[in-house]
Parts: sequence; C-alpha cells; structure tokens
Amino acid sequence: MVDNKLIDVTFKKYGLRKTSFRKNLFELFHNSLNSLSAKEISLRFSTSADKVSIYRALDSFEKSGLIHKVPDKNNLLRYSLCKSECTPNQHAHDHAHFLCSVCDETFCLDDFTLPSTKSHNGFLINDLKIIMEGTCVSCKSI
Amino acid sequence: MVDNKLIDVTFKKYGLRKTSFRKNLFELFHNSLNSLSAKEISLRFSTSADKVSIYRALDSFEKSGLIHKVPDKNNLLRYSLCKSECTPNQHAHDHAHFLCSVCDETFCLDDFTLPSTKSHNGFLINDLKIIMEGTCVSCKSI
DNA sequence: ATATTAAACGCAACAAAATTGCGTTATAAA
DNA sequence: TTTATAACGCAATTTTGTTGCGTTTAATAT
Repeated sequence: MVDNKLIDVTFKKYGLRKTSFRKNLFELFHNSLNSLSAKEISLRFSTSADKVSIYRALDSFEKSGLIHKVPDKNNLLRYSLCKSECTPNQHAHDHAHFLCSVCDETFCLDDFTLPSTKSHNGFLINDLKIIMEGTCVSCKSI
Repeated sequence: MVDNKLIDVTFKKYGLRKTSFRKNLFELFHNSLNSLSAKEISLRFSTSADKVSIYRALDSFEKSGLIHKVPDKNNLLRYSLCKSECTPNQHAHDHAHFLCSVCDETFCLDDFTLPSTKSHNGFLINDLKIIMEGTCVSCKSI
C-alpha cells in the first residue's frame, strides 16, 4: 500500500489528476519490482479496468514524465516508473535494460553506467540505451 | 540490380531456396541503405506481395542468418542485412543501432564498439545492444 | 528429361495489441 | 456551487502479425 501523501506529492509534481484508477495504477507501478505491460496491468486489477483507460493512463503518465517506455521481448508497450529526477522534457535514465529470455520480463539495471557520446559520424545522439538479453537472477537459480 | 552470381552464392551459403519472390526480397535488402519493416517491403514491391509470404520469408531469412532484427521506434518487426560473418547460430553484430526521431528510420552504426560484459549483479548477459535515438545525418541537414 | 519430395506460395480466416469516436462522469479551479 | 476540462467506459475499428490448408514451385533423385 502506498501512502496518500506520496500520491499527493507525486500527482502534483507531474500534474496528474487523482482519479481512483490512476492512483491504483501508480500504486501498482510503485509496488512492482520491474516493468509492466498493458496486459499485465489489466490482469493485476481485480475490478476489471478498461483497456482504453489503461492505454490512455500509460500515455498520460509517460508524457508527464512519471513513467518511461522500456523495451519488450514481444514488442509490447511496456513501462517502468521513472526516477524522481525525470521531468516531462528530460529523462534521466542512465541505466541499462535487461530482458530475460526465460521469463520475458524486463528489468532496469540502475547501476550500469552508459557511455556518454553526443554524436557519431554525423548522427546526433539525444538518447542512448543499452539493452541486454540473457537470464535474470531469479530464472538463473531455477 | 543485384548480380545473379551474388544471389547464387548467398542463397547457397544460407541454404535458401531461390524463389523469385525471395530473390527480389534479397535484392531489396541489398539495395537498402538501412533497415526494412514488413510494411515498407510491401510498399516497395510493385507486384503486390502477399504479407504472409513477406513475414515467412523474413522469418526464414532471419533463421538462416541472412538478416537480423533491429529495434523499431513503433514496435514493428524490422530487419537489416547481416554481415557476411553471421551464421544461423552466431550473429556477429558488434554494432549499435540508431533510431532517427525525425524520419523514424533505423540505422546500423557498424563502427560503434559495444562494451563486453558477461554478467552484472547476477544477471547473465548473452547479448548486449546499444540503441541510440536522435537525428540522422540526412535529417540533420534539412 | 522426368518423377519425387519438401519448401514456399497465396488466400482466407483469425488473433492480439493498440487506437479512435463519442457520450457520460468526475475532478480541479473559478 | 458552478464550470471547464480531463478522464472514463463502451463499441467499433485499425494495425500488426499468425495459423491452416490446398496449390505451386524448386531442388534432388531417378
């Protein structure tokens, strides 16, 4: 369960309306160790949430800078909670993403440092991502 | 236009049947500077190619090691021609991928070296990709 | 050259993911 | 409390990719 104060502060910071659905969605992200797809979100809601609301909420959360897209093994839309430093315009994701070949989950490896380059052969680089594939900690030990 | 000898050699190497459709598809990849999605392929064929044939050919080309999946800005299946060193089992893609925010195209940056790590915090890394976003050379100069 | 066999084709149907439209409801601000 | 607007929820639609299956075509053996 997430503290009401955190919800207030967060929603205010990101300029989001506090509807009960979006508060639940935020809680879900907050309590999830890794990323979420629309389908996973749908399954985790007891009261069946409309998929359109899910998609629109995700879109809105992303635009505000609260969550960010992460890669997915099956090309699904998939999101993770942003770090507190992120703003709508500037995301501070200096971490790598890890896709587990066994469980298909996506993990953020927060402490993996990315190379910092601004351009390469005339290509202007605004954003650089590292995506790893392999076996995650949990699946390794099975 | 691609030389018939190249087609012969390539299809033999990768164990592919020389159907007229697949020869055209190979030519298309060979003449493309960057990557192709199923939709783009479809549009580039004058004689409307069946989409199922496109998907199956792409799958077959990929499995043989002739082409490889590249990331796409809109979560589409997207492929690029492999380097000659690639085999069905082992791909030698030590390059970064660049996604242009303006034209949505994906480019392979062949000479961008990737870090080589085999594990991180208990995660076993089989494959590591770098994806850059920004403005490509062509779009920059517009 | 011809027959054989197995892959590739092409069409229809299907499935999953995501989007659009629109009238209704709920939130934030005036 | 009123008002403007964002969010909701339902249906319908679009887009992307897949499966099934009978037919065709290419590679191999005869």
